[in-house]
Amino acid sequence: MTSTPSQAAIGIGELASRTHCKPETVRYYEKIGLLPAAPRNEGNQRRYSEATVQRLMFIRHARDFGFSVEAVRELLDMADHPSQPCDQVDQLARRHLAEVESRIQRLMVLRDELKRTVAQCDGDSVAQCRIIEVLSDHRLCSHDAAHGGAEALR
Amino acid sequence: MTSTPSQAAIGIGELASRTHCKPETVRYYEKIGLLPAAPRNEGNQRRYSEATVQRLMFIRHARDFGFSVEAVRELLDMADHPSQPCDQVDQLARRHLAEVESRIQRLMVLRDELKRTVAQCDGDSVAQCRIIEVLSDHRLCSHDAAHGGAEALR
DNA sequence: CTAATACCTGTAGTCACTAGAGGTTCAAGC
DNA sequence: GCTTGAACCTCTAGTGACTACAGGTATTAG
Repeated sequence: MTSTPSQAAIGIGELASRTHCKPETVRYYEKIGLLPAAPRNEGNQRRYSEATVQRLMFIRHARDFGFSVEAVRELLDMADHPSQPCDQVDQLARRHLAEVESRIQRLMVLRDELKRTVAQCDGDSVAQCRIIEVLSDHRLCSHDAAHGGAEALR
Repeated sequence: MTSTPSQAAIGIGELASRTHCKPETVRYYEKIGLLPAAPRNEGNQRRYSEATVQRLMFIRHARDFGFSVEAVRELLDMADHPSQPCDQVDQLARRHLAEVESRIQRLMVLRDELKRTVAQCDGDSVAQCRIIEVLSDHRLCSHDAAHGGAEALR
């Protein structure tokens, strides 16, 4: 009669595969405190319960939604306090939505400029290449403000 | 009669301000080889010519277009060989355009899902919060494939 | 001559992981 | 019981494109 915990415990590999991530990522989440330090078996290997599977699914799903790890941390904290009002959750989600929308906007400006530039190149030598020409001289852009592409990609 | 070079040389600060970046960035570009090692004055400070201002403007502009540093390196190399055909430039630009477009697509899927979720929350307690609920259970999403938000943001 | 500013080098931090080295434990087959 | 191979462990370093800081030197204006 070994003392079996009430629910079957799984290893890090199974946890990872069931949540579509890698063992390394699980250990990383533990290290940064998104997941609690897992209990170990006699051989020092992590054992997980169903509750952890659920928590990690929540994390992955929130990340899929594009929330930053810090935002996920807040969301988890909120989810851990179900009796509180959800204004904060709402605000966080709305702020994130606004950021996604602004990113889309900036990317669309960038796309249009890029499209326009590419379309103008008629495939001769680099000396006459419209793309190189536009890159060399910002005045040839339709908008003279920066497109802010590098930041739009973040 | 100090030996003045044919064109006035400027310091790193002025170069930076004229190209809308910071001295740190200029030194970084030199370190990774986008800019050649600058000649120094007697006090070991970098001095730049107009040619470098142009080169750095090209770099910044390409970065604004969202090209990666490695892509910029290739573009610079192509711009340095004006007599060659510009097919490669074209291909690079078209590939980048395609990537920008796919990023926009993925972000739009994400935005719709986020919008839908946020709209469904009627502001009660966390226990009934639709946002938390959706994050807890992927089946509540309209698409059951991952939205791939985190990757879309890269 | 002094004080403020600009510049120098080198290192470490950002974000969210990912990859690898070098070692230990587990599970299955013989 | 023994062996083998997979899975696990810790720790460190790498990614991209900078940014920030510490601790020192050079320049320049007054």
